[in-house]
Amino acid sequence: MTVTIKDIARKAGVSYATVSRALNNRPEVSEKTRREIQRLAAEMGYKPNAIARGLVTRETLTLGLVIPDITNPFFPEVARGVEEAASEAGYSVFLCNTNWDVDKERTYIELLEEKRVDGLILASVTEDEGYLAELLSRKTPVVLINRILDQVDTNYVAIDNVKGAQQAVEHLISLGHRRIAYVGGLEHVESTTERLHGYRLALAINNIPFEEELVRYGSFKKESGYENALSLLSLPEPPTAIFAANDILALGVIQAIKERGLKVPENVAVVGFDDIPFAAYAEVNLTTVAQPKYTMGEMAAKILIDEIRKGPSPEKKHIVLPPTLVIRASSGGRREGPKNSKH
Amino acid sequence: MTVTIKDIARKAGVSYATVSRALNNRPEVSEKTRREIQRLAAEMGYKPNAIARGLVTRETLTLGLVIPDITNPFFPEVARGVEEAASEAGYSVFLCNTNWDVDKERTYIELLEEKRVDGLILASVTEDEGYLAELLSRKTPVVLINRILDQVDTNYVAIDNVKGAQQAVEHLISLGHRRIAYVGGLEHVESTTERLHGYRLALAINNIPFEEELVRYGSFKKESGYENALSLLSLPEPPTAIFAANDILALGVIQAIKERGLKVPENVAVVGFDDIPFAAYAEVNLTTVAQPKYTMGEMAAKILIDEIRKGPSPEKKHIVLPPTLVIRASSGGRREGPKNSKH
DNA sequence: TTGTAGGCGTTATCAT
DNA sequence: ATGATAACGCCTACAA
Repeated sequence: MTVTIKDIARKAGVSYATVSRALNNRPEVSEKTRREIQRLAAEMGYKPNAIARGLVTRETLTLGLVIPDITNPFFPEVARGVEEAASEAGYSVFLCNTNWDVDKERTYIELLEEKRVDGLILASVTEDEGYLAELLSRKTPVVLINRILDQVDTNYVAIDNVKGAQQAVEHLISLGHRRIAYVGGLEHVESTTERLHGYRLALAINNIPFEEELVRYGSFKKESGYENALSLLSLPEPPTAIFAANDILALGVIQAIKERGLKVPENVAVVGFDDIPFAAYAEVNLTTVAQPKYTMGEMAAKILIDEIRKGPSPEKKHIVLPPTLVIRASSGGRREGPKNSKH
Repeated sequence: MTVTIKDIARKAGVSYATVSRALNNRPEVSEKTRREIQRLAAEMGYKPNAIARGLVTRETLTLGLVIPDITNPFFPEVARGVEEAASEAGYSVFLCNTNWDVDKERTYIELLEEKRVDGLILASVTEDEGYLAELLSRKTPVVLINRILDQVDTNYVAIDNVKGAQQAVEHLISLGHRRIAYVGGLEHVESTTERLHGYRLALAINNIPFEEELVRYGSFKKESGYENALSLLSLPEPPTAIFAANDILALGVIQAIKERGLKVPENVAVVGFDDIPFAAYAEVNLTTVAQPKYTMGEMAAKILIDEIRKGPSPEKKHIVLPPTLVIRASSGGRREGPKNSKH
């Protein structure tokens, strides 16, 4: 039913090797037969079978992208970067959403390997470095996003979380805050822990004592930011500023503050992380640490495809992108007002 | 290098047919050899090759999902619905983002067919119904999202755009507005045209004359909403309310209104469409027409997988989901205030 | 320039 | 219960 190169060969009166060559635009075919065959192929509605091709060429021109939460606007931007760079190079991408579930993450990775993707881009949330190390020892090239391993060398594209967080907190300190809380996400995920580092660093440098009770964990969902903020505001001595590990959390934090009848930033200043598109909206106006999301995805894909094409290299690529503090109204810093927010 | 069933067969001293049977848990294998083979497979780090399997079984357990804009929070929700339903049924999904580009859409569809996906879910933006009709006549099952064709019968999951838009506009009318503008997206895309229908219907029913100058088109991006709103506000007789074809546009509209020094909803009321998560935020508080996004994706996947498994059916599935008007502050209707917004 | 034939890793259909 | 062996659709030496 579906037409194959054999069908074309029969109709054209040539061997199917010739058809294969003609269709792949190989030089060793006469211009005349090439044209004839391509005409026939089009006419017969031939569509190459990438599965069959993949079996023999041992490449699928397919990448796997594993992310934890497509619902968080950070990841679609990254995914777009990956996809456009991939597509430009002739690759498709399997998009897998793990919902922050490490088991699902693992299942997906194994599945992608069974599907013989040519490479893998992971925004991993697993704590099991042993698993990742083992994975990296396999033959499928991998690029990690926002994840740096201690034990193993690997390709990664990341942001300088420590510096970003430090800048955010120092900004708050420079505005006079000394009682600053940190609302993290999942406790053991790098974006929580590294940003905590930066937070502590900023405090230390400015001789502000670190207080355990001002640090909270949860998920990376808005609800978690909301609840942790409520709890922080109920402290005998509540914080005057809150730094959230990402913008979604920050939005939850702001909601909690407002529901308590308090104002942002007059009563409580807020800073987030990521600079998702909605942070810039006049109604939100969130001071935040911007990540070059699209670029991160784009670079990850390019590095991956490069490794796929050139084969494994002893030196892995390490990209650490600089964060950018974007000051808007929510922190009370006035460098950028609503009128200047990009739209 | 990579271990195949032949390697296992050699080591186990059986034919590779037996290995295949054992690994697939076929009944015609003795319990003993099955166990032994599975042990060996695990020990040798065997990983089935889905490409090879796909070549012979003629199914890839893979779906293609084509959407125009992963950056619009509407689509990640849909994608999550598709992905979870697919994953539960053992399918993976290729996520393709067309950036509202019809050529890219077409290229992706062809590519997905070459990759032999078992089925296709399309949120298509092409005006070329002929192409879609031809596509639907091929053997790959297809489900359309928010797209209904005149000429051809096909599976689809959609929302009642006309009714949704009508409700939105009637809500504005009931609040006393009579000069209501419509900010559409791409002019020929169904979500623009159908919602325009609903808009006109509501006007007609209420004996409000339709005025061409109050209808604008552009893209589905925030910038487009922003610019069209600016232009509308510059009319000699500007509208007192604006209905936008989606929430992203509505956010742009709100920004324009505020930058003009006007207030929402006191000076200009705004209603959107989709109910993206950010619409519910206290700071935005957008009245909008909610679509069951996750459900739409989920149903599309289930319908598709059903057709894949049962083979083509003469009766296609038509699902039209009901829209829900969610009244928040931006329209000036007071049914739901910020305090009640979900978080 | 073109044809022949082997093989990619599986599953499936015969026998045995 | 197990073993040969032929597909699946394509690419690619090697031969002609």
